[in-house]
Amino acid sequence: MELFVEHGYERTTTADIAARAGLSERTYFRHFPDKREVLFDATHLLDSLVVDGIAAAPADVAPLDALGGGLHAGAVMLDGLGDHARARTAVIASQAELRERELAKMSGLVAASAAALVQRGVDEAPALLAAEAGVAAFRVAFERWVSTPAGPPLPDVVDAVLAELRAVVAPA
Amino acid sequence: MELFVEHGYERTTTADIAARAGLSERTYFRHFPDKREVLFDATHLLDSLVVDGIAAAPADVAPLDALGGGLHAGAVMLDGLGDHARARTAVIASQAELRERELAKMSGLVAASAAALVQRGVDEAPALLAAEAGVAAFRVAFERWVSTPAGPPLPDVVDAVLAELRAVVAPA
DNA sequence: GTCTATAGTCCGATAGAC
DNA sequence: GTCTATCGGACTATAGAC
Repeated sequence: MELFVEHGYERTTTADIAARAGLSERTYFRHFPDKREVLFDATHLLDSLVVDGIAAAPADVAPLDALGGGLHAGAVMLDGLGDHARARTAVIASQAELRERELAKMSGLVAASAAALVQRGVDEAPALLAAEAGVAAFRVAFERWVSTPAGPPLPDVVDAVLAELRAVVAPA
Repeated sequence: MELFVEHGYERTTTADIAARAGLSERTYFRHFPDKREVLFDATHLLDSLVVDGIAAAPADVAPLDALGGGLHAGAVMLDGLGDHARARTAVIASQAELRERELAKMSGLVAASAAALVQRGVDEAPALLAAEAGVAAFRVAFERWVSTPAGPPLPDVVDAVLAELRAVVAPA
């Protein structure tokens, strides 16, 4: 992150990163499959929080509500990271290949969330749709939170955006 | 596509592709910014169909219904491509970097759809949420259609999945 | 750790179309 | 005369094979 913030992502080579860590470039690629992944290594933590939150919901809770609880838990964690999360987001936004990887990670969160809903007894089709819609709302909420540093905390934004989602998707 | 199907994507070099087209590798990169993009060059056609479909909806139609009309129009086109669309999807599914690019293109469709909804007078926040949810449903429908070659045509699947989305996101 | 292939950029040169 | 398409060569970084 120091190198990326100081010189920019694309002008930082994998050799630079390895040198800063006191390692050889080859060893860098032993820890990370490619250059981008160093920025996404911790995303599995978010996945775990969301999945655990889904599993912790009472049995009679609707799929999107169970997911909402998991996303809320993930939002609490990200909100705690504060400026670090915003700095990381700025680096990712600066480069198309990083934005692509970010989308792939969100897709992984969708899959993990859907699986956790299926685990609760939800059928696969509605589980996948609830996961897609819920994570999309989470992504929208995160963007809104990042762009308003003086605004409300992320968990509140997530809850609000989920409510907006329900309103706009509501059957006529 | 011939080279990708015959030898696989990663064992086909940009030099191979250029040679098959009777061009130099350098000229390949004049037409496409990177190796993957050759598989996604036509995606703007889908964007146009969806955007035009949104614009063509009557003024009193709800955001997600307007988007549904656009997605339906796009689905008619893709359904017509039939086996070619399925072959292309198989190539993309075979490689992580291609799946990432596909997600990026879908993200572009979300942005274009949201802009078309705003053009209709919808506020930005609900426009973005409707676009995210609707395109997610479209993606789910496409996957279902690809995996069931003997199943119903894509436009029908899209309509069905959009209805499923409404049911699972419906306010309690 | 070494060695190598591939992707992708930069520079410049050429030639036909309008 | 400008625009667009082509090609060639040298170069770097990423990434994989061994």
